[in-house]
Amino acid sequence: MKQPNILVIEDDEHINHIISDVLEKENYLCTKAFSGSEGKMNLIHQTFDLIILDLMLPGLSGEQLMKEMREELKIGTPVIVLSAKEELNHKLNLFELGADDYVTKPFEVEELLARVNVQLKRLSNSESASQYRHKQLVLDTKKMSVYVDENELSLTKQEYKIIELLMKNPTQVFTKQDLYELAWEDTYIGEDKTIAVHISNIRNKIKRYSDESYIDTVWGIGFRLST
Amino acid sequence: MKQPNILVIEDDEHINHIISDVLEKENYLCTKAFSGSEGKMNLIHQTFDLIILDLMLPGLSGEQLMKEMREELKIGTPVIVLSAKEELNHKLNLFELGADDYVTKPFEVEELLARVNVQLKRLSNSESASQYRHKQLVLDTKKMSVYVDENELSLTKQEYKIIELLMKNPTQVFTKQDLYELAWEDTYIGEDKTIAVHISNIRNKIKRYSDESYIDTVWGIGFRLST
DNA sequence: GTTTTTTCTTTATACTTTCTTAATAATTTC
DNA sequence: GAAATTATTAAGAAAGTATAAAGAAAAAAC
Repeated sequence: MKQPNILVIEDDEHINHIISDVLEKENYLCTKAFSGSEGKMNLIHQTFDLIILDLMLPGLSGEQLMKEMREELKIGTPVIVLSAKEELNHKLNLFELGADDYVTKPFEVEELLARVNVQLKRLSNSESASQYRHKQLVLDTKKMSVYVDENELSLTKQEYKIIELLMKNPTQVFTKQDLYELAWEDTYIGEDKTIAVHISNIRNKIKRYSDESYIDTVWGIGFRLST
Repeated sequence: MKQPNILVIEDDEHINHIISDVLEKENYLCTKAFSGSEGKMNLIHQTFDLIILDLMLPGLSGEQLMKEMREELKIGTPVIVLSAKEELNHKLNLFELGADDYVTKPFEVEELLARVNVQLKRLSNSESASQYRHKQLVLDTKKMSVYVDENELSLTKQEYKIIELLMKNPTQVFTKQDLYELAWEDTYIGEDKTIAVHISNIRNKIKRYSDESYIDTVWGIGFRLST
């Protein structure tokens, strides 16, 4: 859901850039590390969704880093190992240390990308049970967050409750009274200015990330999610 | 863990037996299928932990079976695709259809076995971790301790329970009621000041060792681990 | 069993964010 | 074009949060 964060540990500057470029075109966020120790530092200070790890690294080797990552840092993040060595022993060893996939150089970037997608799909599968989607708009009830594509909107409680109602019931028109009573859990006493202000604020927050309109005004009646 | 159940779909009788033998030596249970349609039948009548699927099959092809399995039978079981075809297009296509790994013939059985283990480990791994890490923050459930890098925080019982909840469920927002009921194992009676004080104390203890913020306030709702 | 220490809860106060109100502008309907 | 409805903006009111410190409860030490 949220933009995945990938750490690319590869000392060959050219290859590192090629990989990062391809991944960034897919709208992934990349952090580049050019040595084992630099990669380790990144792992200590940040949390990633996936790690691409070359074996032949100056200083701290890929094997060593793999080992330290799993045993010392206790990081369970999926790792795709990259290596020029065809030797089976290395492969087996790395798999034992907890690598999730192994790609031998030279490789086609498309294949690497496909394997990256496989690893990331697993992540999103495990956390997407509570999501509602409408065009670019995503509601995650578990996280109590709303996204426009990858961008999280910082909504207030009432704003969230309104958009939750609309997204859980697309096509349905809500009168201001409906919205007030459902989102406020209170009785409506002819007070409708408040709703208008909230709707306006929500639209503004969405507008930051999308040109499309997501809340329609139904004249004389109320509001609903845009069709 | 119960004996994993693997379906091997491969028309070459010799290869099928080699694979099955290796897997059975590892104490895995194997079912052999020698055609796509036979494989499909097995999938309909039985549940497997992993599928090894050759592409070149008489009758129903591997690609077709892959597609039907995911789209029609709605089976999400991990699949390792086996193929003599080196062509990239096939690989990408298969990954798109939901393959989890791809091994090209000729392959060493040890590598296949390693990749099988990776897929199966995921199944058993899902719940058994005893350490969780988020940036510099480390939770060790066995030792009931929390560290910032190497520095152990001396947390009280309630403080520990709160941070444990947050770290085991990153991204999830906990209302004060959630936190109270889960960390105190008691019913919530509108008393929320207590939580605020604890959160404040935890933040203070973390602040001794790190400048970063680890607990976010979600206004009007509750708290969650910082992203 | 009492004292000491630690932890938890409550209270009080300062602070921040959000909600509502009200005034004004813009839009739609007739 | 006038009336009705909605949109937007800004400011004060209301509600929620942060933190320190004191009192209550629980745990540990003696």
